[in-house]
Amino acid sequence: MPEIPAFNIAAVERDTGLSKDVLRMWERRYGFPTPGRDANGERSYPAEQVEHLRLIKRLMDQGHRPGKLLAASPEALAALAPKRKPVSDDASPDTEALDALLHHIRQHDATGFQQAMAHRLARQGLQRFVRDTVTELTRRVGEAWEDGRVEVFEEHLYTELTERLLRQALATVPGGPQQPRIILTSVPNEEHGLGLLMVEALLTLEGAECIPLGTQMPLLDIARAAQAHRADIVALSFSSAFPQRQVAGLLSQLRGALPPGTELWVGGGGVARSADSAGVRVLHQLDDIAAALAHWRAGHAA
Amino acid sequence: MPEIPAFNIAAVERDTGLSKDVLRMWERRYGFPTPGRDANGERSYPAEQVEHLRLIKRLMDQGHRPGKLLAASPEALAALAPKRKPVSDDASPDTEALDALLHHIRQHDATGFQQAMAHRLARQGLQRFVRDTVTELTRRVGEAWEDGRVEVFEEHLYTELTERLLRQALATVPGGPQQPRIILTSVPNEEHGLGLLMVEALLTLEGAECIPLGTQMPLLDIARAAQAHRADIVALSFSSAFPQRQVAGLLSQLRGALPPGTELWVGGGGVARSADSAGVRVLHQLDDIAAALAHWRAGHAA
DNA sequence: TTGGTTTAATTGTCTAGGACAAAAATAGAT
DNA sequence: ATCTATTTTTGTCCTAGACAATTAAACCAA
Repeated sequence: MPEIPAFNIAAVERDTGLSKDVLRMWERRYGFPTPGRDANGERSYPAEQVEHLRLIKRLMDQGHRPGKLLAASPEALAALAPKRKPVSDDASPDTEALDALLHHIRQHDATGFQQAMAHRLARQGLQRFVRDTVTELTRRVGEAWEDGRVEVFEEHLYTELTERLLRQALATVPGGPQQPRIILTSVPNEEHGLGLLMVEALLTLEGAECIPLGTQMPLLDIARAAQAHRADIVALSFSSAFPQRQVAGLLSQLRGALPPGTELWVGGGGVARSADSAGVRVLHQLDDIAAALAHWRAGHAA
Repeated sequence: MPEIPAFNIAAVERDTGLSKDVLRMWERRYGFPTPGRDANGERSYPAEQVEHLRLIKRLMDQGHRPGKLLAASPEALAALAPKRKPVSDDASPDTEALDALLHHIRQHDATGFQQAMAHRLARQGLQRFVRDTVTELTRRVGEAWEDGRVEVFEEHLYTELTERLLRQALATVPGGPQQPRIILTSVPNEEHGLGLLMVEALLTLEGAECIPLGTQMPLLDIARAAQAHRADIVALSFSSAFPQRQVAGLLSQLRGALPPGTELWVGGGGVARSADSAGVRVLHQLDDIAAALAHWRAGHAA
């Protein structure tokens, strides 16, 4: 194992996702981490502690509390059971096929995964593929990551390959000017684009015109884009990793900046348990999309 | 114009890219911005000042200095000339065709842009398309954004559509297990993926095996991915927007974490003027790729 | 004038600890 | 056991100072 240079606090923030404020506060309050100091008196974290912080972050995403995690010994942490909110596991579709797909990812077999996915897409058609396969697979990858059964780079590989497949499939669906016109994007610090692509696929199949603007658009630019493209709807995606406490303020801010006639739809794991707020339509599941679209069309029968 | 709720400091950081520390420091030092205070005594920025801060940030990216910008009146700012480092504008290829492509973006004509680009790709072939058209177009879009001639959402549209086209073109190039095996990714906070895609296209055409891991991989995960995939090379992309001061430390950290036999290649506008450091190969232009690949192969003739 | 070196100004990031509101857990009451 | 009230936990924001790294200015030599 090579010698890894020590991390300064900015590098730890980058690699763990824990803000500098939180890192300093934990040190003060719980006595961990315990960085050394460099020649300038600034914190210097050994790689080992950065790893430990990443483990803690992962366990927090599962629902554990920092107070317990930071007090516990490293051994105790490893033994922690996944503390997950119960998921309705009613309909268990062909579990075996999904397991086989995941197996390719675990083996780092990009080619095999792509072939298997392409095969499944051809058999199911785009709509069922998105609603059943990709949704379920993404959920499982997320869970496996939280449990430490899948590495970050394996999840990234899954995401990248699946996005490619979806984009490719989308290119074959005829687009052209249609109604309604829907802008698809996400807010800054929300980098997950797979959900957006899934939504785009379903919307395009339903005959809407999608304007994909990628991820991470500043709010004021979203508002300008809506105006410039004369969009009927702006659709945002929030992953479950997005800081919950920011969502509400963000949405009211965007709602205020958007032209009044433009609808604002939001979806994804980050808003799953949010209630509807004024002027914002929360889509709790992918299946809500068709209904929402029908509702819009009913109200805009030109 | 609707009433936009005021921004708290976290929202301003999100939308401007200026850190909270910088926002407070500017206020203290230069007397701008001048946020109000909410009921809790916390800063509350009117939308108008957020806009102004974004203008300042853009001008800074052009090379202007904060001290001047923050002292100047809004009118004076608007009159500032683009202060760009001279670009060797020797070979001016078919300027007209590129202008036509850009025109589609300015008109928000996604369909027209896609068709024109696809047409050009078919005529030039993937290699020339990447090296001439996409490179030059991306440079122009970047410049136009810095000059305020292109909105953020227009740049995002350009990026998204071009990425789609490249991915689609890439899918038609046969992959399979080849040599060398190259991991393509970027570090956290580096979200620009278009450069990676261009590199991937060129490398794949040269017969290398690319493992695309998307953007924003924590350093320790890059190292693990290199090991798990038995990669020969890790290639990183840095856009010119990436904070220069972080690059050096970051590379030495990654170099230390990577297996010794794995090469580390970096490229993009963010490292264009960096010198080579120990164990890191800097590719200053896309054209360097073929040579670097040949060099690697010469040293690994198995 | 041009080119290189030293000095001075500028600017971002780090540090310290305090305060408080929102969220979560516990206790208490129906 | 379900609902409400209280207590604990936890993240973010605050002020204000220090310093190193970068950039500009001044200086001198050719």
